[in-house]
Amino acid sequence: MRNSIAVRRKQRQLSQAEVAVLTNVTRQTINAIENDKYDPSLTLAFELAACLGTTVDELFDFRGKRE
Amino acid sequence: MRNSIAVRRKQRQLSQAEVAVLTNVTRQTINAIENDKYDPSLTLAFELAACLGTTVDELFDFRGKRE
DNA sequence: TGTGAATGTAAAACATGTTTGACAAGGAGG
DNA sequence: CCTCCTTGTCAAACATGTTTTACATTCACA
Repeated sequence: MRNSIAVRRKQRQLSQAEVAVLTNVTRQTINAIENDKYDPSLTLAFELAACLGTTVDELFDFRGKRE
Repeated sequence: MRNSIAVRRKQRQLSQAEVAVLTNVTRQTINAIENDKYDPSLTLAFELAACLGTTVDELFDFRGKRE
């Protein structure tokens, strides 16, 4: 699922590694999610939203997603 | 993570089985999530919110959750 | 009574998310 | 040039979410 993590992260001048620490996951996890390798867990989604000063609904772009 | 799925589901007079069909998962999955056995995936969280006419942020009760 | 609808639960298999450790490449600045 | 920081990536192990099959309980109601 697409998201605006990279954009918002850069606006706040944070590295992937810093966001990782703030959200209690590894840098690889943040990198994978920014590059759409997989979706975060619901908990991580909430932590990311909090960390980037937004909401889950705004941070992630859910499109009915019929594949 | 706590949520208001059961309440909102009943307001709409839907059974767990009906919500399951609407969100493309099994009845057991809906039951487990309502009873806090585990958290849904981010995708399922969005589908549940859509199905129940609300948002992910309103449907789930995220509390910084330090355990 | 008894039948069907709704819910709770459980184990095994399977799918997806996360960590660990490691390596490569680009840019900024000494 | 050298070094550090940042980002991308990969494979194996591990953790969590989901399905399948199956059974038990309760409630409403014929």
